[in-house]
Amino acid sequence: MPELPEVETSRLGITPHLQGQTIKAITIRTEKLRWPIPQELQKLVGQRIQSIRRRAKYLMIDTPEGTAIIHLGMSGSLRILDEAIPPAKHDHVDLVLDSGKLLRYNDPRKFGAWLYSEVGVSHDVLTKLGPEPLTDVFNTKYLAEKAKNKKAVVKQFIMNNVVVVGVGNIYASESLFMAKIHPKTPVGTLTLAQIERLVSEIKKVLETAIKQGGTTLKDFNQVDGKPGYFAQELHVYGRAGKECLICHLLIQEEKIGQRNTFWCENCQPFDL
DNA sequence: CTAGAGGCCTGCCCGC
DNA sequence: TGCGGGCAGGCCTCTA
Repeated sequence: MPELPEVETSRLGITPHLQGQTIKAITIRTEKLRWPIPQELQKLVGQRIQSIRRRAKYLMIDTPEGTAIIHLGMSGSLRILDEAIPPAKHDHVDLVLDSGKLLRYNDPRKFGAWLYSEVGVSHDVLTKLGPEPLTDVFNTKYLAEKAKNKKAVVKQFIMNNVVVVGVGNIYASESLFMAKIHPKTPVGTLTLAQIERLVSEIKKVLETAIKQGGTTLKDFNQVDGKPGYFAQELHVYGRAGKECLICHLLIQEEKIGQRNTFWCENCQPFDL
């Protein structure tokens, strides 16, 4: 479900409710999500929340003692609720706050994660990640260097977390459409101008999606329960067989690396 | 090293 | 109406 814009939307939504609060209790109702939920998380009880950060699609809740690391997987979501509201199905973790509210984590498919790291120590899941797409470190020069002599197709390349983080299946197809690049192009054959466009469009697509509160396809909701509005702006994702919004040719769909990929054969010519 | 497939889970949608 | 199959926004791990 959630890609970077959805995670960032969640971060912006929960931050005002969490910052400065003391954690009164942590309720864990499920032993294992993607990995077992560590008992060490209980060390955060009594700690004051200093900041809520995002790295790739991970959220980090920082306290002086340590950090809770949260990943939403495919179906995870976070809400702020009154403490008295009883948990529903798939409500796996609660962070109970001094304010009488709690942060509640729901995840039907359990592909998400809650992890813990001591203060000053980075968790294994974070150490191998590539640059953030919305920073200056992710630029034409960097991507051109990474792409040099590589045979990987560009769709899979930009979804590789070592190359750049936060570009998931929806925004990969959308960015390639906006950059007018065919998803199957081997990255080593991209021109510098194409790479420049790709970098620029990835940033633009993600930034726009964040402003719209993310993409709600089925069940993603913002922290307050409202949907995201970026779905209305999708040009190719989920539009197989429909007319391209630019040239009216029918949108193509095919699996690339086991993930559905959408493009317009006319706007994104495959020229080698 | 890389690419490709499998696996983790549940819910939902489709076709019979 | 019920049931089986296929599919889903992520990403780690194993194999060749």
